[in-house]
Amino acid sequence: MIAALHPTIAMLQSSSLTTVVQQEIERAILVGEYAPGSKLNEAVLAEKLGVSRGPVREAFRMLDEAGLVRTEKNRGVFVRAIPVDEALEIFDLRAAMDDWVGKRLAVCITDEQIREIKAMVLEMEKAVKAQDARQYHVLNLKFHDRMVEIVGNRKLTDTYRRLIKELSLFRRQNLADVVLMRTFLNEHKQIVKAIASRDAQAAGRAMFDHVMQSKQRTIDNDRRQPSEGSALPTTPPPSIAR
Amino acid sequence: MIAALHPTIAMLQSSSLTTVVQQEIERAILVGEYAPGSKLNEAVLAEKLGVSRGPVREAFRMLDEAGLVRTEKNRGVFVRAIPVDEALEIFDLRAAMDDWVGKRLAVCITDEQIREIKAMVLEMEKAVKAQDARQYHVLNLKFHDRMVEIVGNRKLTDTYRRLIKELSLFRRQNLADVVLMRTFLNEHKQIVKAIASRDAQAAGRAMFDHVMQSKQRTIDNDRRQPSEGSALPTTPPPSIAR
DNA sequence: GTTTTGCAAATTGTCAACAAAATCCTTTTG
DNA sequence: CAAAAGGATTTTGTTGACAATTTGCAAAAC
Repeated sequence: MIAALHPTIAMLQSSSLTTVVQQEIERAILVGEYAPGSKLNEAVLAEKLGVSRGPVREAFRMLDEAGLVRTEKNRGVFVRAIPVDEALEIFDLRAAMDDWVGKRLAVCITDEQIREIKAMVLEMEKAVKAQDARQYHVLNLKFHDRMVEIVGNRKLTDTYRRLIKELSLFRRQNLADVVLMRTFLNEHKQIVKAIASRDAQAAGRAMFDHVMQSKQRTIDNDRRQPSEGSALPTTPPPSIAR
Repeated sequence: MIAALHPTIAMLQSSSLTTVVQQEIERAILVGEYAPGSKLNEAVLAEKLGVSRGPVREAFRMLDEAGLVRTEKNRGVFVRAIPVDEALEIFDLRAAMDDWVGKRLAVCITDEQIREIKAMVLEMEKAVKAQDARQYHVLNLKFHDRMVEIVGNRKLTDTYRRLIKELSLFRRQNLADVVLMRTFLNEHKQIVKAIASRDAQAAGRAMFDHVMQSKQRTIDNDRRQPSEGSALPTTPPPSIAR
């Protein structure tokens, strides 16, 4: 018989050592404690976390499937390093998804939720004025995540978050300068405006273009500081067709 | 002690036991050898595959992350049973992705590849005329998978395949009757036509609508044979807005 | 007759030891 | 001096054993 569970009890019931280890390693990876490409040693991690190697190995398999690490047989697991071309692919896919997110939101978002995301844009505006790129970055992630969440499609949310996690492994998250932050902020305002006016086509286009802008910035950035594996064409890509 | 060896395992010591076990269990699940909701016993599987429980557990973690099984602490892992509402969510997300696939294909597909997918439609036509629903189903999966593949975005391909796998866990894929097969076949022809004419908007719309038709069929089917967890609204949904 | 209680069996969670492979370092050889 | 060979060391892959939890079942209580 299932009664209303005490929160602590529920915690202990759901979390095994493996899941705790998985979450901790994932956190460390996403926060940059382990750089992309670096090797994760089973024994060292096991000792650091105070468990045996079994749970660590199971956590590795989860992280591998999630795309955060890669496993080489008999050689170990490594934090994945997302090459530029793969990052660009993620941007494209994300743009297609956000296109749909915009269209859906224009139809189904509540007035209360519109106020909510408007408030988020205001927060970002503050960060821009304070030239706090770090804070802007955090708010930006939350803004997009929240909009995806509001659509109310769990598969979409899962998939989107998965892509964002992988994208965060793409070299160092180059923080935008003030000029760029202003540009993106304006695009955010346009997105919210289109959604609030219930114009599905405009909302979709605004979100699509916004992601494509981020993609373009990534390309420009890579041209300036090319990484080893960046074999991007030198001719500028054609217009961004939605 | 190692009992009866599974043939593939003895041969392929090259790839790790975990991956072989994972692939074997995944195959068995997707082919329906283990029904959705059924329990997977570690010890039994380990013995059947001729390995110890360690690799089986690691494979479980991978399958869990892939969404094919669900793990209950101290109770075991179960083949996931996708409820109707989740299946419908997957259809929506897939429609959004295929919308984009259509648009991209209209732009980037080669003439050779157009011939290729036209040939696939012809194959399906044969299957319809032979009233071979099983064969039609296989070809249908291949047709859509191939189009996604042609877009050439690996992230898209991975994500798409992940969704399709999950969708295959949605009860038994009830095979379409001849009337429905004909309808879908016509839609396929329209899709190919739009792509071949390089009309991005039309191609996107054709693919979007096609997936939404599949979704609608799923809804109708569920109304006829409601499953336990199907709490769908009785009022028909509004028009399918792209 | 139904519910509760208390064991026994089965199953999962975790660990430590062993086997196999890769890496590192010294030594040898050209 | 460079390169190859060989062995010691480290690290991963796999296993069997033990602990903790759940489940099944039968007896007792109401």
